[in-house]
Parts: sequence; C-alpha cells; structure tokens
Amino acid sequence: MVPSTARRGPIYQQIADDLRARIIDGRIPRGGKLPTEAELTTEYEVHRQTVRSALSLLVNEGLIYSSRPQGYFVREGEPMYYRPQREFRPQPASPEMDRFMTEHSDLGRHPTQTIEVSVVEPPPEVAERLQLKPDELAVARRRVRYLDGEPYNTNDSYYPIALVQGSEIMNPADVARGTNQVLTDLGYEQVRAFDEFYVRMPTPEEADRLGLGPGTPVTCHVCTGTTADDLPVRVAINVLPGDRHVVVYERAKPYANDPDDPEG
Amino acid sequence: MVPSTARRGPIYQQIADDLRARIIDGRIPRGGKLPTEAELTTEYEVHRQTVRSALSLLVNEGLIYSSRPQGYFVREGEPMYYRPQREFRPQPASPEMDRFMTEHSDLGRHPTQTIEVSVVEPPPEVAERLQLKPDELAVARRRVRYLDGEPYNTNDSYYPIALVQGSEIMNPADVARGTNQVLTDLGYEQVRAFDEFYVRMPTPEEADRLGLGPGTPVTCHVCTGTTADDLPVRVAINVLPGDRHVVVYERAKPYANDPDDPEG
DNA sequence: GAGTGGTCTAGACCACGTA
DNA sequence: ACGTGGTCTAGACCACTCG
Repeated sequence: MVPSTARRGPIYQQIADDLRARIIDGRIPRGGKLPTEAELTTEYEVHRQTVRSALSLLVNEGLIYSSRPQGYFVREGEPMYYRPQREFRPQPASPEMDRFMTEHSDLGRHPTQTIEVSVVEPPPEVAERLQLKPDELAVARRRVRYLDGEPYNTNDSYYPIALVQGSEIMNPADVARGTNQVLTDLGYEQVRAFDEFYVRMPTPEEADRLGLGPGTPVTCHVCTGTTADDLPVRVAINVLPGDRHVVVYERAKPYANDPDDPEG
Repeated sequence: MVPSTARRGPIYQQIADDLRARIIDGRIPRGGKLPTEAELTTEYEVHRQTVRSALSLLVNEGLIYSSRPQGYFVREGEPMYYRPQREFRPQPASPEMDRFMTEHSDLGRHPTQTIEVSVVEPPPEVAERLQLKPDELAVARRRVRYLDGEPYNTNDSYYPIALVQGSEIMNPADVARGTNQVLTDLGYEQVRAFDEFYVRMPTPEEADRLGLGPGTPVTCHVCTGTTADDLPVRVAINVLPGDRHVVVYERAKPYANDPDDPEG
C-alpha cells in the first residue's frame, strides 16, 4: 500500500509521508491537484476519515490547502519581500503616502490600505511597553495594507492618549507630516527604538484580518520608540503572514575574526 | 451550551472559541490543565470526535498541547532570546567554543551541541546559493544546539567541497581558529553576507530534530557569505523554534524625518 | 444534478504513563 | 489496573460550486 519508505507510525502518518514525498519530489507539482479524498480512500484502502487525518496534517504544515469543491492543491509560495527599515538614513518625505505606499507603487504593484483610528484600552503587551497605568487609554492607529487587493500585513500603532490628545494623530487618515514628526513637534522626539520579532501561529482574528489559511504562521514585529528620556511614546505592532514575506538584508563589512559560526 | 459569544460556525469551532476565551482570560491559567475529553463531551453534549476537532484546532494554534495520559495543558511560553550578530564588531576569540557556547554559559545555562560533518549532495536551496553545478558536492557541518538538555536550534553550514577539501573544516569537532578563519587562510575571506529570514511550519524532520510539538512554527535564517569577488563560500542555515526564540535588537540613532510609519 | 470537501455521530480497540 | 488521549471504521447529512 504505502511504499517502503517510512513504514512506521500510524497509517494516516504513513499516508501523509507518502503524499509529502510525492509533492517534494515533484510527482505532484506546485499548484497541482491532489487526488480526491475518495480516490485516496480506494488507493490506500482505508476509511475516508483516515485519509482526512493525513490530509489535515499536510494542511497544518502549510503544504497543501483545500478549495471546495475543487479538491486539495499544493501551495505555491511566491513570497514577497519585507525590508524592515534597519538604518536611520533619511528618506524622501512623501505626504499622504508612507514608505509602504511609495516603495511598492514603484514596483508596479497597487498598494492600498485602510486606516482606522480609535481610543482603546490597550492590550497588555502594549500597556506594558508604554508603561501605562491601569485604566490609562491609548490611541490606536490600525491599518491593513493590501497589495493588488491581497492583504499584505497589518500595522497597529499605539500612542499614550495623554501625549497625543487633540493632535493630527487622532485623524483617521494619513498624516502629511508623518506621525513621528507630529510626536517631535509635540516635544516627544523618538531617538531610540527597541525591536522584537516573534514567530507564532496567528490568532483567529489575525487569520481573518489577513486572509490566512491554516498552517500559515506569522511574524510579529513589535517596535517600541522612546524619547531621549527613555519615555516610551509609541508601540507599533506589525503582523506579517509567513507565506508572503521574507525578511532580507545585506551585510557589507568584513567579518570579525570570530569563532566557528557567525550566525548562532 | 456555548455562551452567547461567537454562536456562528460549526459546533467544534464554537467549542474551540469558548475554550480559547477561557484560556486567554485566565479561567484556565498558563500551564493549567484543561478538562478531559470525556468531561468536555458531557459538558458540551457532543460526540467525543467533535470535542477532539475543537481541541486539535487549539493544538495547531500552538495554544495547548496534550500529554498522554495526563490530558491537555495550556502552553506556557518562556521564550529564550536569540541575538543574531548584526554588527561586525570583533568578538573575543574562544577556542573550542563558539559564540553560542560562550554567551550562554555566561548566563548560567548549560550549553551543549552535537556536530556532524559529512559530504553531501547539497539541497537545492543550498546548491543555488553556492552556485554549484549539478552533481557538485558540499561539505555539511550540521549541529544541534542544546540548552540545559533542551534542543535550542539547528545550525547547518555548507561549503563547496572544492574549496575546503582536506582542511580542518572537515573535522567533526569545533575548529579552534573558527571556520571563517580557515576560509580566510585558504584564500576565501568572506567580506559580505546576505541574510534571509523565512517563517514557516517545520518539516517533520525538523520537528523531530528540535523536539517540536504541533503548532510550532520555525524561523529559518539563511546566511550566504561571499568573498570580495562575490564567490559564495558558505551557506549557513539556522532553524529556530518559534516557541523558544525572540529576535531582538536595539536601534540607537535618531529617527529620520520619515512618514507615518517607520516599520512598514 | 453531481461531485467535492465539511461536519457530526456511534462505537471500538489500542498505547502509554501513573498509581 | 485504570484512565488518558490516539487511532480507526462505519455511515450519515450538509454546503458549496461547477457544468
């Protein structure tokens, strides 16, 4: 039934191993269609639920997806590129459009975004980083960015309400000067930033907001900006779908004379 | 049966939503035990398989895990920190121990690693980055790093065999000089590196090597080092479990006067 | 209407760790 | 020995999309 490879473990895992091998070695090509559940049921001579267990493994690995009633297909990842701003070099100031917008429209893609501004009780991870007291509120600028209509990432910025009350930051539109400039003009110039990158499975809300299928992890980039007095004035939370992003950057200086591995 | 929240969707999703809410608001604490399948079956008045469907959702979200025959438990993430070397400042050279080892033993943890050297037909993503011809082989130095006995990450470095034949790099032990120094001494000094970060679900082999449970994504850090002539001489592939790593770094220079969002 | 995957019930046996 | 979750079969009905 199942080839000699990987005869161990429960049947559904053997089936999953077999199908995975077929996909990896190209017998089922990228974007190609898998046999139907019914076909696999007869091929492996097991109950339909057993086949479904095998398929759900592959779905949760992010290897295949199902599209009813067409069947199961191999995912094809053509990841887009995410270039976090790693240096502080000046950038062309472009009113009404931020870096996301300008960068991608240069590439011939069609970037759009939604912005939604609200006053919220901040989530704990934000309250902590902004050093807010209990019950202290924050202004949230939440957006979803799209590229050619597809959700690309989410970007939620939080500001202590005490600092930005009545400023342009509370306008639900792009801020021509840039929100960082607004903060500076308010006397809260950011001079340091602390970045954290987490990897995890999305919450159902995030999966919904970004249109993610099962088996798609996200990178969560949390950026906390502080003034010279170490006062945190902004927390930005970016959520990046794992199937659409690669973070890349280049190092151009010579390696230090360091031991075996420079990556570890 | 299920509270008024989220009455939509199939039953197993409603159950999952209910349990997720209980976990998030702390009614089931971190590390705490969920009711057994049998208890949930009677509580929600559904078949055991329906309960299992709900639980498997949460498992694949990385929120809970099962430990037979004790039951299901809420995961508690105490992530360790991964600090990629982002600058090229000189490091204390320590024979027999690379940066991973020295850094963590300083922190009172017990780092260990296994090293395994072999000549392999390189995987396609490596062959491509090393610009190898078909059938050209590579030397692989594969290691698994452990912290206090727990798998911490994997680090596989690949070198074109033509470059390192007969050198210390083929010794299955730490190289006192450091492999980068060996490359330099061989006339292949790395002066540039290109880094890529991917996020995805692990392959079964990776999950096994790192002892990962379901619902745990990995970050894949691929580093390609090249000489001044743009000759790629090394590809390092780090695989980092998503539940044990946070990538952090700090920016200390002033922000540019850039638009709305500096993270995008 | 036909065929697909999605959901649900019913009931069975097994493997494993703890007591 | 017991209770836990893990696996598997059997069979049913539904929702959706396509021709």
